[in-house]
Amino acid sequence: MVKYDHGAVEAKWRKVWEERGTDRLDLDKAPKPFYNLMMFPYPSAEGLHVGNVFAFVGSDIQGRFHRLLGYDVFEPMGFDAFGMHSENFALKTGRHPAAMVPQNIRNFRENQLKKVGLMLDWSRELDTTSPEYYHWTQWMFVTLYKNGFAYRKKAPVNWCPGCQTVLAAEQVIDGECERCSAVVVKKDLEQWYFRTTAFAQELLDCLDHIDWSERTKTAQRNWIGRSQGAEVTFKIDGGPDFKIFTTRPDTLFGVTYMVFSPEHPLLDLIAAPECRRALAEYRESAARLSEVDRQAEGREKTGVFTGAYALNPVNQEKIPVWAADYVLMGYGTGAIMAVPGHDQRDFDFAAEFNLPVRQVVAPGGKVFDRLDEAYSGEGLLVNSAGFNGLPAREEGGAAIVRRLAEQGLAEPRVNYRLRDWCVSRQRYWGPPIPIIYCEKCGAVPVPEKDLPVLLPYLDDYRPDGSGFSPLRRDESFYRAVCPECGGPATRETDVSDNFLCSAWYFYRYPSTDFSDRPFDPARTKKWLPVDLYVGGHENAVLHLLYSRWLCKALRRCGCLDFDEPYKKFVAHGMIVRDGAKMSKSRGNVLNPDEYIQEFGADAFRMYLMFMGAYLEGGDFREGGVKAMKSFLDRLWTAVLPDESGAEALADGEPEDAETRYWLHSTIKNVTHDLERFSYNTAVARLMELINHLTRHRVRNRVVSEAVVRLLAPLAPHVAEEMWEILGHRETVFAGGWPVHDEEAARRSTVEYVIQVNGKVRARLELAVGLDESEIEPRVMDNPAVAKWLEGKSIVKKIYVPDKLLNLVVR
RNA sequence: GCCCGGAUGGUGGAAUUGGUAGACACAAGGGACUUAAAAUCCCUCAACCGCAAGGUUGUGCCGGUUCAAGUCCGGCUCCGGGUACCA
Repeated sequence: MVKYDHGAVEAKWRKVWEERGTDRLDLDKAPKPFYNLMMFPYPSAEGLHVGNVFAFVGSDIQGRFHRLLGYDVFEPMGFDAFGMHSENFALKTGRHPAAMVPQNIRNFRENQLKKVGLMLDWSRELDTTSPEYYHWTQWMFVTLYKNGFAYRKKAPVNWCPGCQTVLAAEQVIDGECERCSAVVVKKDLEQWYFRTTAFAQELLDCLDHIDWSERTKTAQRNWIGRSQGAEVTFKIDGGPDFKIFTTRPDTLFGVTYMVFSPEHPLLDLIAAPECRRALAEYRESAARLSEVDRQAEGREKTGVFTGAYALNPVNQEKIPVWAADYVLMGYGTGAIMAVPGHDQRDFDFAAEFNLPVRQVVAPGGKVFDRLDEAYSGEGLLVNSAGFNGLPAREEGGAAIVRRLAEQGLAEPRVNYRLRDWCVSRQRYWGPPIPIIYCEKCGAVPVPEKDLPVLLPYLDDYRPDGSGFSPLRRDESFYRAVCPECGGPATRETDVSDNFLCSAWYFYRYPSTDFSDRPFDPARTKKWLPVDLYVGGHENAVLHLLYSRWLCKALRRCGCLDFDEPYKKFVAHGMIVRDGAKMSKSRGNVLNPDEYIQEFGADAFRMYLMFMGAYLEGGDFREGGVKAMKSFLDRLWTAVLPDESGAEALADGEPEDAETRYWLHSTIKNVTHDLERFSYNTAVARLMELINHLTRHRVRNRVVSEAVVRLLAPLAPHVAEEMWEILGHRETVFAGGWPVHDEEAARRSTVEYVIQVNGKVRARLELAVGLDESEIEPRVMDNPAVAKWLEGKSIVKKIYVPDKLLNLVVR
């Protein structure tokens, strides 16, 4: 039976909250600030996805819970509306992003987000595409540039020949364009970069002191990819010196050839005349190869001999130098020493070209007759002259490096996989990079007083394959005056990567009322760093790493006085439907609006949280939301005075111990569950309590008021309604979080498990706090136990107070 | 290949430090109410043997530690995610 009309109740409270300003906060008063941040969405035309709702509700529960705990919770929302997602969708549907985005935002805000019942402070909404916002995105760029954190260089970028445009790395899926599936190739273009590598070590070190899940930290550590080794100087026989990076200096005596990346500039200098032609052909074909082909799984190694020889610094051995595309120009020095005996890639290459393999690490001193694959394990050095017998990786490597270092030929070295952040995008829908090029003065940042550089409205904003942004076609935008000398100049026409917009948005929320600065120092001091950040694991690397980096850079620029932007980050899980990932192609994407309409936001929120563990994700099943509405109806009946007035609520603490136990243990458990994001069990606890109340027809005001407040973070609308019916004028969120009585939360009796040889043979209901001597006689008397002891002798007794007694017999 | 997760009834999922496996639900079956249906309420519900009492097995597989293992250790299998000639 439907007990309350969710449509009417939810509409009523949406209106009341809005009118009373329940969720608006005076940021300067707020004595106990708690900044509760959720990852802002990009406002797609399809509308809010159920995954977004799942993420937001889990975060909102924390916000509401903390508010009940007495914190002044700031919970803002905004829209990440620049970038490829919006632009691609606009291109596909033939609409202009400048017209589409505001519509989508309105739809998100008015028709969807406001109906979910999130306690968002809409007075501080932000939109990254508004000039008031991207003014400061551009200011970030200028500030970084002035402090040496931004630079420009020519480098290969991902080029999609199908769409005739440059793609972001994240748009390249397995080497193909995510839009047209054309094979992406490399193209050299002038790009702007941020020096993310400047803080590689710091980004790594700070992970040790922030409250993030190990999983997310590990993803970041892997991305940064620190490897420790040595830089060793080799010499071309009759030619120049060159450097290589290795993590295995202990295997230097096992080097049987060298490999240069095909792009390595030194190749021109060292190649023997008779090899030049073949080398040139190889380099050309390597350059033509797409990323997919070059990285294809199980691809045979290719390469060509340069005709040059190098001298191994440890023994002056003369070894051939090859060029091969399995060595990358972008990592280390672009050249390697090849140790086929102990590196599988080198082994494969050596096998292909009949190069010698030499063992220099022997496990337990054992020298192999022949190697079928590279040996990469531990062992003692062999075939290594004066270093034989040393444990390879530790002492061996260190000793060899020390010897070479004395001659200035090696030094310990750390390398990172992390690259500088390429922020240029040859696209339209983004904040123009605020730089002016003057023939006389070079690259000049746009003066702060001239910011923002407005994105002009272009009717035709399609990329044209020229390698330049469509903005280049707008002469009035492109032509500029040099801010330094007043001479003729041109504007940078690339826009910045969308990840820059989202790297700093949380600094803006508390300061949206300041138009003369990106963030106000006093507000920032009070509200940042963010207390709790909830978001998807798919952002574990890019967004979180970029924003961590920006925080460190801004600190060096004197704009911030802290090192990490988020005190705590929690990654929620992913929802699937009937065990399968939701996708448009499967046709199993579900629309949150329909469920909210039919069963209410409260029931929908509760079911999403009940489905599975919030941090793991869950499986959405048809019928679940409906069942949750039935539960809310049962709860309504159980805690409110009935309409006839026949069964009033008793006042005071409930008298029977059983009800007191259920009340206090539920408060205790729900509190603990919310603290650890275990929402599914929190809902289950509430169900147990309601089951008890219903079965025993308990009607008590103290219990009801506790239940309503425990429910409030999960189902805020109906909780407000019930709170009002219970006679309160103020919002339930001013009602305070219920506190449990530890004594009452414990039962007076407990079920003891009696085991014989580890098998459960009896269960006894006994008073808590008994010691072994008190329970033992009762156990021995028990026929179910006695039968297993017959003819045996007890050799050991294990007693766990209030839990179990295990008798070991023989 | 490497790194990180995960595997528990018909299903989604519970299980603080090793101490009652399957909480809470969904589905299913049975019953009550009803002319009937819906709604609601009550009961059953891991498998096997047994009339029952009770017993045996059981948390992906194999082995180990322990009085006691879903939980700890070693070796696998499968699934999901990330990443990749990173030297």
